[in-house]
Amino acid sequence: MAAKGKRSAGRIPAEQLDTILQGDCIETMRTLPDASVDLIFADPPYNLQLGGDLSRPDNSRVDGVDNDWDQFESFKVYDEFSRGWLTEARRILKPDGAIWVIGSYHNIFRLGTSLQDLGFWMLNDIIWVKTNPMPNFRGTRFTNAHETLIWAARDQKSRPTFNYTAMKAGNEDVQMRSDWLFPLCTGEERLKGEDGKKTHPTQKPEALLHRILMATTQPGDVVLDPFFGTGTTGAVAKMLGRHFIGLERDEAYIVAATARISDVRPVEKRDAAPMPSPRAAPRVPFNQVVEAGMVRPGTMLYCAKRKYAARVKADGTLAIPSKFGKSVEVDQGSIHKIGAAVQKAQACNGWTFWHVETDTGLKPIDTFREQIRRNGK
Amino acid sequence: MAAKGKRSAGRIPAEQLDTILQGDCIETMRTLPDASVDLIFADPPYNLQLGGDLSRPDNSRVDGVDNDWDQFESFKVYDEFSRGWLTEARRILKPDGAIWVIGSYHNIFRLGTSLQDLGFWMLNDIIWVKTNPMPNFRGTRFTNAHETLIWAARDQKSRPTFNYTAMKAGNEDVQMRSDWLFPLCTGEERLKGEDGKKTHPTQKPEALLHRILMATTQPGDVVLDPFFGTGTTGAVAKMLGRHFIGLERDEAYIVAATARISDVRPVEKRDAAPMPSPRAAPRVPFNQVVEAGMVRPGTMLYCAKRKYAARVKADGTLAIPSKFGKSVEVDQGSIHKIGAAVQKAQACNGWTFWHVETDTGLKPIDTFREQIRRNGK
DNA sequence: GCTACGCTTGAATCTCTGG
DNA sequence: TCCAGAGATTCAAGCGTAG
Repeated sequence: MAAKGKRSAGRIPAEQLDTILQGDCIETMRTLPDASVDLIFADPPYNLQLGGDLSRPDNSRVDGVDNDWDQFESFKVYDEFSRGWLTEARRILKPDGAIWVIGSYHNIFRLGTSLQDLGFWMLNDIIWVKTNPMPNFRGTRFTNAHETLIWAARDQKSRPTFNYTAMKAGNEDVQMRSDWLFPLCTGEERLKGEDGKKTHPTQKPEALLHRILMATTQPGDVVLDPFFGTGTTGAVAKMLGRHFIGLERDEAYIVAATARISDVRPVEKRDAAPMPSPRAAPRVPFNQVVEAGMVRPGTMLYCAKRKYAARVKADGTLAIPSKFGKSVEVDQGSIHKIGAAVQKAQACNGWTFWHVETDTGLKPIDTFREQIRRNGK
Repeated sequence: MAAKGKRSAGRIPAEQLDTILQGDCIETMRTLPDASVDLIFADPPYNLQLGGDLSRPDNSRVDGVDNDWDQFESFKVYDEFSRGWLTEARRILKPDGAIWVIGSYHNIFRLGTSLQDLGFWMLNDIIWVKTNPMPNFRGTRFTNAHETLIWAARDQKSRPTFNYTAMKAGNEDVQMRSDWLFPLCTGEERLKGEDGKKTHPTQKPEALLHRILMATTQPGDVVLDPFFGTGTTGAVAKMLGRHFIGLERDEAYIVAATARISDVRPVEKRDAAPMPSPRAAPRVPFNQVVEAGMVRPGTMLYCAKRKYAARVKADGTLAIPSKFGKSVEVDQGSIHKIGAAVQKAQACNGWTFWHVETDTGLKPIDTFREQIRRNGK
């Protein structure tokens, strides 16, 4: 199960949880154990002119990064840097772990290619549509009004956390889409120094991290941010009852992030958990419903439109009455099999397909299962 | 000024203008002269990697893209293919020429990387936000509701055409942004065979090409589409008074495209159809209110008469406190579902039903939604 | 002629568990 | 590692038909 590598699957030492580790990103990641982190959120630098943000995987500093650099050569260096930290990121992730990466057209295509080349499995690309983007002052292009995020699993076999039910319920009962609308981080939320200047050039809005963490983590999960900056990931993680580890080189950012996070008041545990999914509920076979006496053997079941009917047997299977059954192959089986058979469909969820007759009309048999789950009966 | 290569800068022979050349994309491009084309629009294979069949919840089958032309052995093979046609594309482009490429997360990152590596200069990435995307039927991911386009100049020194003023004037006098809202190509516009099946699995909407050609070409420009398919590029180019050259391998597509384009009537003079305008009022879900920090998780909501109450959770759902919840079946869900549940009603508008406590009394949560719509915040 | 309702469809990397 | 079976899962539009 553990990732390949010298270190075996492990846990982040408790004293490192919810802290910021100072140092070079790749170097510090090397000190973390294999398969120890549930989620990574990364907002990597891409301005090559900053230079100081770049180091090669072998830790040699990249110097001479300036305007005269050949474009292709600078892409090559950027890719080496990306593959360096992404390789460590993948090692540190648990088998079912996942990563979020954010960028703009300057770097996101290179990041996406590196992710795929290293074996990450793309789940979605997400567009953060900005409600208040900076205009294009020179009038030579379209207003750059979005950034792109990539959500990718550690590998194709990973089964990453996705709180589908919670996302849908919080989104007017329709599926959450890949286009997300958020304003830029401005106003009170934007950290500023004593001089009134913004502390970090690319501080991300907490709303963005809120959605990411609610959608793809569980309370108590460990979230690593290798480019911690002023700690938006840590602040939101703390608020939502997730653990964080921040990696950051710049002391000034660490000071600002530490102060910021210490001010965060976590929400109560019960409010931090995503709405449970039906998939997570314990399995209840239909014969348990029959055994509990909730549906008596011999009862007739009907589909919602009363087009099809079946009879409940004492063992929890269904039988098709002969007048309905002439044309179908299967005439006895599970609620699912018989539901599929009468419709001549590939598959069928018998729990929602079949109903019992009541005084107030048809009632799906799923209500009995819910009752059993609720009462432990 | 001319591009490097054996052939010198030239013109497309008049007899090839506004025609479809049948054959392999790269081989056919090799026959075209250097520096002869103003714009390229390319919708290359996406290299989707589909598993088995996919069915909708109603058991109907999804007609996926399983064509041979979309199959590639590996990323390496796909990249070689991409670099092959992009190299020719760059040679054919005039010095101030530009290219548009469209793709999804399966291929767009690789295309973007290849573009950059070959010396194209990125101008914008553009998001086609779909108003009516196909849902995620298994509930495993975010609805894939967009595709990405890259607009890139031949090189950094190019001065590509951009009709900034026209774009702004057609967009209610604000700059055109990088997020574009269009529906899928369906209905009458979608080409279908005699059997009623779609002629091409990935026909693009004319509105998309309309905007691209109006924004980045002049009347009389030559537009090359190396993956012509059923000829959307040609149809829109003809309508808008631009020349096109289509490259296509499949005879059936050529037949369909030829018939389609011959039916197109060019617009009179410079009358451009009005641009589709942005969506009037975007949907604002309740979780966006929570993410924005306007309602903190744990906050109690009340109905106008304080008869019912519910607690806000971090995912934007509501939970019913146990003293209220004994008699109802649902105990967590959307603002609408829980509003209906407490009243034992069929449906409920949670936005107007639920209120927060303020110094001045109860305030409906709808006011937060209005605030987001007004300020984007 | 109009409305209501049902059926169809769209570039999709679309399950999980136990034997 | 593979297979079988349980069981979870959809949104917006266009079009045709019934009333």
